[in-house]
Amino acid sequence: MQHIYIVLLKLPECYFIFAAIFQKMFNNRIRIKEVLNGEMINHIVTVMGWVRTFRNNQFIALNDGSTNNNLQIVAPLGQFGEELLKRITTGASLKVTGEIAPSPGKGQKVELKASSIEIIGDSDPEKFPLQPKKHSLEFLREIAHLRFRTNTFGSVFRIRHSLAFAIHKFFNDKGFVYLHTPIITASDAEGAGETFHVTNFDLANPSKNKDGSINYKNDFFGRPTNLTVSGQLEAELGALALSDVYTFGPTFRAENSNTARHLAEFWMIEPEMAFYDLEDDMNLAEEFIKYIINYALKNNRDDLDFLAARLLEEEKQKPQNERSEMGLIEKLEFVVNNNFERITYTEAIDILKNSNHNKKMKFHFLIDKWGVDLQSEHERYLVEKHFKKPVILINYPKEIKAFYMRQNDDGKTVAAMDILAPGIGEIVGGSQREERLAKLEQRMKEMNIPVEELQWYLDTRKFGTCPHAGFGLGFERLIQFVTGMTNIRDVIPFPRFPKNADF
RNA sequence: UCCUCCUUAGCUCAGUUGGUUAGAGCAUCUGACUGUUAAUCAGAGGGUCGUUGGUUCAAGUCCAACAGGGGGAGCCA
Repeated sequence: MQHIYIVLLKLPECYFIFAAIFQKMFNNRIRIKEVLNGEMINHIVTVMGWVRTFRNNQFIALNDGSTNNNLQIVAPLGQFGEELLKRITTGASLKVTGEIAPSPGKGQKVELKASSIEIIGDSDPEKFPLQPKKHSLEFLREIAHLRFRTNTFGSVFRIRHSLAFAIHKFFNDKGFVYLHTPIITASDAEGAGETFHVTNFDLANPSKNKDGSINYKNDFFGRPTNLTVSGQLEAELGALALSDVYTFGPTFRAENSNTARHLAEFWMIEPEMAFYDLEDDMNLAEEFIKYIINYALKNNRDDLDFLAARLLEEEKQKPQNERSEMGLIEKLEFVVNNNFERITYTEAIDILKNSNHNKKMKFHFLIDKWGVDLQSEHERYLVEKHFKKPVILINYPKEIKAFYMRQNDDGKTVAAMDILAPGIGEIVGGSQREERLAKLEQRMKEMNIPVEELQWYLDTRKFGTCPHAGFGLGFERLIQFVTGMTNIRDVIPFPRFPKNADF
């Protein structure tokens, strides 16, 4: 190694730097999580990470993102020079080698007695914005590039990763095919929301027709295009050949939604299954949610415990009646261990109409007749007050649902299902799809959906159509539910929302 | 987009009926101490009070517009 080092010294400067770093990294760096979990007493190890605090001029709390628990590095007094010690500041990155020993202190079982400390990257303490103290989530959102260095966001993003992995594992183990549906699409036929336009026109000088309108024939795709609002229609095409497919990718909505539950760019999971009816669809969705939550409980217990404690602390600030009845872990275990309540839209309306809440006019929107769409206050009442568990609502009036949902025999409702979760609201929206061509075309005409533009979609109903169903699940809302984070902007690394596309 | 509240030091906040030099805790810096656990103790530095305009002898404080943020609603996942 030394030999290589000398040879590379003779090369141009850039190569030298590259080689020097490379040499440093060829070692037995051990993740702090492993050091803290393993039986490593008396072992000489090398760790690398970022300084959280430096106490008493000899105790460094080092974190490398593998866990929220820091490794205590002991720099024995007199062993290291003043120059070096002054550079051990909050945020600096270090390489430390030394022996693992039982800790005489109370905060940790083991500690690392440093024999060498190397500053890899300095962190100016006057400018580094993170301090060893509580920061507001709003402040951290403004420094989203650095918030990964905090315990809360470390936990959130380790869990986000874990859930994403669990999703693929769940579907893979069931024989589903992961289908990549396009991000750029040519139609907003589903009507799921406002879209972002995609063009390579010079916006100051786009190609125009004689009448002054935009001439999309000269645009990149030769037609108007936008970012996808859903991969469902394409997923259906896959399902009617591969049987069971799922998509998992980014989705875009240009709605001016300013809430703690909406993003302009979010990730959605959309399974689509051939030879499934609504009942099968519900069963899969419920099994899926339970599986994912269970996976987190088993594999992210430390991070969940941390977030549970954080949530408890946060709720202490609230008045008694606004606090949740269950702690985070308790809530997750409850969801895993109990069946979701399944009721029809019609039953839900009856429950709401006869509720004391409705009679005492406590709802902003009173429930007076069948056919109205449920407001979030109604959904919350059903989930949080009436049933106190996740609720699956089925068979909605066809007027308030999308064109592709299968019409029920009553002529009034469609085979739709929404799963409502406590604290989040609608987390899953799904349905059995209309597989009967005539019924589908008739419904499209009633709802002014351009039939010609969707011939490719209708072809699946012309050639070997079959009952099928699917659902969509907002990934960030799932993460919110699992982590207890109240603002959706805090469960995606770099949130996109109106007037904000920083980083 | 609507309703509502907020914007004062790096962070979290206080600032009375408009009135002299705008405060605290934490962080930072300097020194002391040295088995600490958000270390402790002493001292110091740090502010165009979100922006613009207005009312007034006088504005952090009152009014208006704009910007940003929180909570709620709509749209939805």
